Amino acid sequence: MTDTVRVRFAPSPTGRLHIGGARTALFNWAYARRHRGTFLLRIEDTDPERSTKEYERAILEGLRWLGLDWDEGPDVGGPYAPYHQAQRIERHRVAAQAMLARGEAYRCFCSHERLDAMRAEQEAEHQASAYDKRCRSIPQAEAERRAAAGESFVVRFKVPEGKTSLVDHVRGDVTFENKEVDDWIMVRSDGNPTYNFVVVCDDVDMKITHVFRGEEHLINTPKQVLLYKAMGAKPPEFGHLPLMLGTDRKKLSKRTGDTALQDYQEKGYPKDAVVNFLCLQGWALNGTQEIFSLDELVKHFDINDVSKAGAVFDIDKFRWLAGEYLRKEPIDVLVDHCVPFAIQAGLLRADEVPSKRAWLASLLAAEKERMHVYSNFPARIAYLFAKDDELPYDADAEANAKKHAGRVALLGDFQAWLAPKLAAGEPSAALKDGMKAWLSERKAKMPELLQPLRCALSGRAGGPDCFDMIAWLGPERALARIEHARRRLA
RNA sequence: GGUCCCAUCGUCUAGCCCGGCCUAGGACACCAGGUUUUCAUCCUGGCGACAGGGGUUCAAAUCCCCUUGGGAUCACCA
Repeated sequence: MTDTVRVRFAPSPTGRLHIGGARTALFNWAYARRHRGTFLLRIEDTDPERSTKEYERAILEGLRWLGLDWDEGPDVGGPYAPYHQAQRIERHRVAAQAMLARGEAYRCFCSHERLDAMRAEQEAEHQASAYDKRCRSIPQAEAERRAAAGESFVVRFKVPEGKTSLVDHVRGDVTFENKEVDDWIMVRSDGNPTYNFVVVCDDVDMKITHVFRGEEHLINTPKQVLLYKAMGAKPPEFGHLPLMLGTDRKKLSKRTGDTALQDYQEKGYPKDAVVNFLCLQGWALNGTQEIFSLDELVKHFDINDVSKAGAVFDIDKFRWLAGEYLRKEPIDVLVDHCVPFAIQAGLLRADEVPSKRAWLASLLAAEKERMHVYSNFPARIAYLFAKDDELPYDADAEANAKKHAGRVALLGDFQAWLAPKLAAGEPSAALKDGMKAWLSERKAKMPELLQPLRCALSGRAGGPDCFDMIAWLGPERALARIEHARRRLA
């Protein structure tokens, strides 16, 4: 056949999609698209205890959310179906039998007790724990007899002499001494094959040409390369991606932050920001352009340019990037993205959204400057929903207001000036101009009025333009808040 | 501890493969100014790194070696 690129992402549905897994998927996908190859998805559900359909569905949804699509997979099918590993188990059994028959593997009857004792001893002597190969010497006929008699056994891979090298596109080629590679278990005593075995069987069957995965798999790779050879198959090329690290510089874990893609989705990170950020962890477009699209990734992605060193998950940069993307969204789209969070916070009911859409758009147009993620929205606008006489005043807002000695009188005069204009429906821009003229007539500076006013309207030290807030509140509530402030700021 | 991997600003990185253009570039964060009614956005500036030591070379962040430091992994889990 041809040497068309075929890459895969093979998640295990035993939990939510890890953010590092999402990046692995992204890089595999980008590589396939860049080389006009095939990207496929395979579900590694061979652990029936922990695998669930719910996780599987969530993982697929997560990938779709990011904008990744696959040419072959569990839901779309393909020429190498099935794409659920558990459904391929017969093939694995056949392959294991063939290996046994060819003498590339052997039955091991050692008990857990013996293995545990051996491990303990090796550990005490500061050696790597590895099987001592005792059962290698059992003649095949005897092994078959004992197996037939019902004796429990596992199938181990017979690691040959020599050394094993692999082509790694991110690290440069890596070599291992075979004597350091354990005679690992291919098939468990219950007859089920193990990961290192099935992953190779399936990759061979699915004609995978390149395997890009996390660095934690690097040490497994010689086992797999040796297996390819024993099966008479050509090993794929590899690329072991740098780990994503927590602030403790260890493999990203829940201890130092959110690890699931879904966590960021639920927190309202724009998905394009997530993709962009994931790209930046271990790869760079050109070293100067930080913000770029999936298209640009595909256009420029090169596995050889992926960094070797682990990348600390930089949440500050992620937040910044999220804000950049959020601000670029068309306002209608932004409303759709933010409204669910306002509903969830109890600020709005879903049924009143259509009638308030223009109002919400106006809020967002002003507030987006202060937001990074969609979930910031409710906290930004909560003051609008407070009772006018119970609006909480932040300490710094109140302090700013109270810096001005004439605040109560000025607020009163302003209220009297404002009320008729509001009643007449004067637009915000005109009110603002009028206010400036009014203030200069009385030889008052803007902050003298606006700081107390801001506190009166929002209870906060910072925020949008005061006249925007008046418009959002409406004449009645705005004036009520000023009225209350004259008492509360006295 | 064995094996394997890694090492440029606090963080993400460009440069390294194909030594000179590097008085090491960009971004986030931080600090200082400017803009703003305030906050934010935005603009300007600042701080800030080639882990250490040996080589090779006219010349090393770039090549080689050692040391140190960090990480991954050592399951009948994937």
